[in-house]
Amino acid sequence: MDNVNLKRLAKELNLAVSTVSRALRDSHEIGKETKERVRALAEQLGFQPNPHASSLRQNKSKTIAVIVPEVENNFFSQVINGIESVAPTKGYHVLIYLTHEDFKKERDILQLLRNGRVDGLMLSLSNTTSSFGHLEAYRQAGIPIVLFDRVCETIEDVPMIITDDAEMGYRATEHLIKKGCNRVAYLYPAGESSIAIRRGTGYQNAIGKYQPKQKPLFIECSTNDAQNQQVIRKLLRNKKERPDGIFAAIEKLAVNTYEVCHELNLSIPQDLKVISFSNLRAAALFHPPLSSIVQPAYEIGRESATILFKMIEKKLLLPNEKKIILPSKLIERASTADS
Amino acid sequence: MDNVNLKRLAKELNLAVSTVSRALRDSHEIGKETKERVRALAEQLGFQPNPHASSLRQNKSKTIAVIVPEVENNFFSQVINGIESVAPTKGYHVLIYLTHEDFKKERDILQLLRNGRVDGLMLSLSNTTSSFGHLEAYRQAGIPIVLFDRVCETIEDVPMIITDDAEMGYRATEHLIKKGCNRVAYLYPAGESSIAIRRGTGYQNAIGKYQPKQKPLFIECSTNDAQNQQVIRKLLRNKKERPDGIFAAIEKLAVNTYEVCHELNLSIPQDLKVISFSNLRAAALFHPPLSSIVQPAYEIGRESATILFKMIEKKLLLPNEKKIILPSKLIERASTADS
DNA sequence: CGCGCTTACGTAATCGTTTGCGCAGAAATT
DNA sequence: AATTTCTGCGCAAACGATTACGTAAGCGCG
Repeated sequence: MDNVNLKRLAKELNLAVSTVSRALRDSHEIGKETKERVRALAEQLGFQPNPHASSLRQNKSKTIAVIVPEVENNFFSQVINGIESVAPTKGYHVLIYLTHEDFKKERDILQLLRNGRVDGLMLSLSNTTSSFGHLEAYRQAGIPIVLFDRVCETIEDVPMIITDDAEMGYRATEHLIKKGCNRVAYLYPAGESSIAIRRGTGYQNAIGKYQPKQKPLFIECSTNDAQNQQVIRKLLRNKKERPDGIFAAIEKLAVNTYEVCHELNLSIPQDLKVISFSNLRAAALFHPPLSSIVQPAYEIGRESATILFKMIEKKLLLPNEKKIILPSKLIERASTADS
Repeated sequence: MDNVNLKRLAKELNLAVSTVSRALRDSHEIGKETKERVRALAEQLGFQPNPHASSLRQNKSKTIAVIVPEVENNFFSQVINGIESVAPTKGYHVLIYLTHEDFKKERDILQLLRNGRVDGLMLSLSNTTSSFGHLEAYRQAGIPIVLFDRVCETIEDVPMIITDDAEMGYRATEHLIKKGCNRVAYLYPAGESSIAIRRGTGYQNAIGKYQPKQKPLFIECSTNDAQNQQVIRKLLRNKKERPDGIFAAIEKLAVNTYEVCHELNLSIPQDLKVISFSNLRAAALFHPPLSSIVQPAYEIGRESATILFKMIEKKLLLPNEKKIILPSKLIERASTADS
């Protein structure tokens, strides 16, 4: 027996296991001197309580799960960073899972975690998720769950942390129009993603307000770069009806747009102005620098984690903590300069 | 008692707990019919074995840890993605920890995990890590550990997965020289990072070979953007001795270089050619597109995880699995075009 | 002096799962 | 027919930490 556990400590100190346990947890039932002896030996032997035994007994895992569609994405990376800025201070560990935008995986992962492995979870929905039974099951099992960014508005009593997507969609479109665009297209990823819908709503409202005669131009894209380039190519080749402004719901689509523009020798912003949601710092180095709507990703992570821990600690959530909307920023760069 | 556990199943089926357990694990000792009954009820009640009880009993956690300096970095994101492509297929969960380039945090995290919470861990060292006792302790405790990218060459029997940094450092420098650079500077992050050293070695060798009269120009940078810009500004303002080529060890420093060039109205590649290690897809969209050395990040993650699981499964590692060197790619773009 | 109370610790049950061992009855072997 | 071998299942002891409860000594108090 070379593992150092309570039994080992107890034997070496001629104490009962329970005494050692209590001493280490600083119980008032244990004498000061004994506590010192225990602590000293524990320190010396590098004792670390077995987390599985603790978890089993106390029925809590000191672990939360973060489930995101992908991680190769500045937004989600920053969110994770934000979460990680909170979890360790609470003594919590962070499990990470990727759905790869696949509803089945999302459902399976949630199923997998319904057994006490985690005390709570934070989730940003895959864009193929259109039913929410897997969430409902959690709610009923009483496992705290928080949604962020890509949420589901119809489910009750699940806090959500989002950004002002519709507002920023409106402002992005408005920005393009004020810079002289007469025909703004909205590029968005196919699927059920709540953000694409909210951003599209803002887009539509802005068109409705400033160019009521225009028919909104919703361009559905996919997750495949080649396909997206094809779609964008077709859009921009159409001489007569070519848009002169593009509002991309996600960074990836702005990148695709840039790629096609280079290919077709269209210059931004003269021939086409582009703005996009993006958390990429290097967007400022693009040719030309990309006007961006930057989401407070780190804060989303922090807020989400903070709310989740409140729930885990059974604190009551204030009404305004059930739906938190954090403001994004519009950063104007050369891709939407006057031409 | 509304939790569904073995006891509950056993009671409802009039069986012993052990029988139920064995039935679910498909033991040959259990009759076919009984197995069916058990499985049916388990399915119906949505039974999920308690992972803490299992872990406690079997002394394994079905969990690995990934410890990286940061996550807001395409390289590490891709590595995590690669790891995640393996772990679930082995039934494993992935804990993530960030050191934020802080040795103390790294040490504390490793300390925290020495209690059975994980069956193994994958680590990329912080750049402030210069002693390795915390790793040694793991090796002695017999917990499998794999190093990737930022490794430590002096520790024995810890497999490492790295890229051909010195070789690519050489080729990057060579590339700049062949494109006409007469004075190439090497920008690298301060600290102990093994990659910065290996890349620098390649740089030095190339200078030694092609421009033996030149003194290598090692420019030490930090993690602070403003400071780095200051350093680079100073470097580039020096009219007489201004370098005409920059090889950046990490993406961040290439970004800083671009920023300063914009500021000083230096044009790339005419006034200065730039090449950098970078896994940023959008590097192709920079102004001008950034010549990059792209590391096989996803594969590094996959390989590391594969090796780790071999160790966890107590399989013997082949000699060539103890140090795996994966090739990077040099992608030539406009930032190093002939001027 | 006897009663209760506090202090400081020990005993043992518990969390849920796994697994060595035991033990019937049935089947197969001699 | 007597013995061995399976087959199928139950009993109970782990794993390591936590905690309700028990208990002995020491103390104050009437």
